[in-house]
Amino acid sequence: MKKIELQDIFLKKEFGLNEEVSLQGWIRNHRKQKQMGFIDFFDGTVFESIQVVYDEKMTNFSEISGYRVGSSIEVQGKLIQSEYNNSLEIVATEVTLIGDSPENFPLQPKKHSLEFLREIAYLRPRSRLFQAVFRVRSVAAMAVHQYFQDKNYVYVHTPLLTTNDGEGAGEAFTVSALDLSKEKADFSKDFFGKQASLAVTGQLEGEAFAMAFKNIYTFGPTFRAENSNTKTHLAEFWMIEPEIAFCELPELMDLQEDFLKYVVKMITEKCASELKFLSQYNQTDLLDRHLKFVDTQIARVTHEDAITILKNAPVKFEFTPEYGEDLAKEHEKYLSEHFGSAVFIYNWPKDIKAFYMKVNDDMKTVAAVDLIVVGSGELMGGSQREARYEQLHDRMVQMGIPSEDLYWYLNLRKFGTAEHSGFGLGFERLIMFLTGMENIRDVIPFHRTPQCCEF
RNA sequence: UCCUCAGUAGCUCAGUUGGUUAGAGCACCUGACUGUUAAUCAGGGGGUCGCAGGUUCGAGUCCUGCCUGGGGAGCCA
Repeated sequence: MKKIELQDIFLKKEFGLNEEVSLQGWIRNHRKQKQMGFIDFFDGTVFESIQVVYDEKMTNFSEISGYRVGSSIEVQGKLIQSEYNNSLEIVATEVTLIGDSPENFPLQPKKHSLEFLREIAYLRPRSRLFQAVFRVRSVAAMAVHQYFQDKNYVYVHTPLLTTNDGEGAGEAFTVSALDLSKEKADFSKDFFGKQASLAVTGQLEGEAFAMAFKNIYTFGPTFRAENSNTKTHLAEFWMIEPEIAFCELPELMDLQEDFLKYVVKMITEKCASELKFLSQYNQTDLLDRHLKFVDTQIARVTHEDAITILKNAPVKFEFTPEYGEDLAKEHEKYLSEHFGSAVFIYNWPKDIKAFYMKVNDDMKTVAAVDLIVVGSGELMGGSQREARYEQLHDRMVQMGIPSEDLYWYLNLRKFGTAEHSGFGLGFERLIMFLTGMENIRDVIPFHRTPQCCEF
């Protein structure tokens, strides 16, 4: 008898009715009766589970009745269309226990809180909710690569260890090979001869490659040591950072929009079962929301116009919106709801943005753009980069960025400079948007946040 | 980092102005049941009330400190 997986039945449809099959997987639920029993069986290869029916004619009937939720089993039997509920099920000829799961197995067939599931993060992928979330995550990652590979972008692996100081993106984790339990930190004697850290961005190196391949993207882990305790921040997260040469801000926004819609569309096509379940769980029609998103043009508004809208809003904000200042969370929320689900805000005041962004002709704003999305906050942040050597150097000096250490980054403006633009997309925030999950800790397998580095 | 709420059985939760032996549902064990699907019905076992102090004749309940988690804010993607 050939060993098969549930995907052979539900996805590939390679196995037809009345065929003998053998499957290995886990018990999600088990309902016992005197003369027969029903096992909800899943093997993780598709979202769907299948019901296994066994009866007292089997020699080990009483043992099977004792198999508990969470146990791994092997099932042999015939695939049938049930006359009782009109769905596929397996009438077992043999069920054997592979790995028992004792009575205190934490994941029971009932509703658990997300907080509890986080504490058993090594078991939660077996739940239907996290089967859906992590399948979507996997397909979304593939869609990201597919989009850029179809456009012949070069996938660049930027370093995770860096001695770049002040990349303009938040606090970094120091990395050391010194035995700090014995000696005081003297980084001149450290592995790299100076203080090194985990990368907070791959953008600067990405720009070097964009100046060679024209279109590139990165997709990898990023680390920030900020003491942020929110639903949208992680200390370790995955980021996608495309960088495009000979590209200015409006064209960048076109790319961002096209890219995002491509990924969303792909999920609606490849993750129907998962979206259906997630819609039920999160009480939002995700499929409908996503299809509307794909069909609607994302609004574009300057920071100045956004402030005007906020000032005229019939709402009392805790923080008064001001020209030249950053937006508070309540402002972002209002704007994203005002414009539908998402909105590009561009031309930001230069004083609140990073050193590498191109200063506009008004000398007050930079060619930066943030995409604000309901629930996920700032989903993408991008900008046209400062391509002029003198202007970039002056900005670095003004903002206290060590230009000597970043000489190579400056030199990119010396040797065949070109206008270029890029953006960063927080992958977990994208997964939140796709799945409707409200806490970023629930869309990454094992989350790292302040005071939490479990598993 | 600040503000705020919470922590009671494996899980979800109740526990009155401080007062006898801390309860329920699910899970588990025993039994009943010919198609269940969060199966149902009867019975049973299961507790360091987050941790450490304190107040009191008496603390799950009140006070202090700490730990952990949630929500909000800030920082950011």
